[in-house]
Amino acid sequence: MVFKLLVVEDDAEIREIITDYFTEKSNQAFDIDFAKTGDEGIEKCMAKEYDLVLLDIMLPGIDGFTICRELRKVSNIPIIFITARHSESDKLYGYHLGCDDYITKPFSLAELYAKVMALLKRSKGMVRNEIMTAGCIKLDPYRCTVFVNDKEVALAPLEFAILKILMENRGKVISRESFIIRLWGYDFDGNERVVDNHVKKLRKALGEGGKLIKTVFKKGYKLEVE
Amino acid sequence: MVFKLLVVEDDAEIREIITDYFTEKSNQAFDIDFAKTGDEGIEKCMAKEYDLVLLDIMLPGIDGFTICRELRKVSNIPIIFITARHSESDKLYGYHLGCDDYITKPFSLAELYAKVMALLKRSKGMVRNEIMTAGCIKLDPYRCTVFVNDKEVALAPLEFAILKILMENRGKVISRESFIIRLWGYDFDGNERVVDNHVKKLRKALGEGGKLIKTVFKKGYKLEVE
DNA sequence: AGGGCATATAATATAAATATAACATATGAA
DNA sequence: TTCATATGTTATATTTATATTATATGCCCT
Repeated sequence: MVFKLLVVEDDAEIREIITDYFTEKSNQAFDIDFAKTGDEGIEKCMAKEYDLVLLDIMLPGIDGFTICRELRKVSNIPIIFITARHSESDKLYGYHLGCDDYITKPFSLAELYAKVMALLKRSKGMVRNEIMTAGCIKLDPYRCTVFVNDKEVALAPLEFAILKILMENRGKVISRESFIIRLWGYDFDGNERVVDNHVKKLRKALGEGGKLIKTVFKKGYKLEVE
Repeated sequence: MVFKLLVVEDDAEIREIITDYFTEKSNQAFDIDFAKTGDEGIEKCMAKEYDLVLLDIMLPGIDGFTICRELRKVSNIPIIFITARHSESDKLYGYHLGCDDYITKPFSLAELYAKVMALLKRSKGMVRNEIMTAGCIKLDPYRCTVFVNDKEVALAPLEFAILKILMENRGKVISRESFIIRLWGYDFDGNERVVDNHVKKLRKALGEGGKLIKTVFKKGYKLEVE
């Protein structure tokens, strides 16, 4: 699922860091468009083809408040103000005009991202995106799916769990004992070979991606990342 | 329209100022209930009768983060954290657990009120009125009707409820336990197979659309939609 | 290079989860 | 009440995952 985002912001640097951060963090799940002036902003907003708008207030031409007010006459697209204005009255005015949230500069990209995801989830009934990536492998714990080179592969529950542990600890060696404790519990008294077997199946199922799982002699397994 | 609000907060003064402000500002449009400890909070949340929860983090007993996590397993009720913890990592953790917004003490009552109203508008709009779509399936929660390829299909009430949960959480895997808590309540002590049975009937009733309901082995069910 | 231990592999057996169907009970409308 | 529909239970079939074992291969150290 790709989300269409409109960033109405005259500061080129801010546009750039948002694009970079969102693109990387989401694994290209955002299609980001820009408007550099208020006039361009209102025009693009009215096209009504975006899933969410990030709106600066002080802009060349029409200001962000006005854009929000006009937009709310014809649409209830999610709107987050992102602005240097800290005063409470500005925030309240923003909410009064029907925005969904408000973040002040300088802001944390991680926080902005979290706000966007929370709002998208609420407005679209859509999923927050916490896809993990390692090389050609992608894992979505929310949907319990795995992709290698963007092609879905089916994994058994234990294989999925093993891969998830490896991806949560990219580069780190995980011992067989550690896998067993995490997945079978302390009281498991079976054969340690069981881990090998599942790793083998996991590698096979991952195809090319399986090569990223490295055996570390006498230590365990790790997920190699570049 | 009266909104039912739950305030989970151990500080009596804060509970009081919130109540006074919200009651006056909204002309008694809020029916406000309280929980003074984490344990009371989680119990009341699970009753599933509120429109929104304001959640303090540091509480006697179970903490707010835990309440949020548990709650999100069975509900997507709007949650706003309201806490003295300012750190970015706390905020991000809150969003990670699925909260909708976050406000730090000391906070402006007007701003909290604005956030609550914005969120209620968003969540009510979505759940109550909008037709949900997933592939060839359309569900109108307001009219309680379901269409597959624009042809209406008749569903039993439980089948409808199951489909609605799946569509509200498109893509997300929902466990049998989660279905049971949502639909039968946490004190249900019958057989888990009951979910399978209703899913089976639901799939059959949906015909072609039934194929979108995927079994995730050892995890539950999800609605597949790309 | 070769012995000894570690790991990979494959085949098989076991166990577990899920689908299904038939039945029993409850609920609600006519 | 009676009928129809919805729901819950249970037993069984089917599918799938998992564990065990035996054997082959590979790695590392002297």
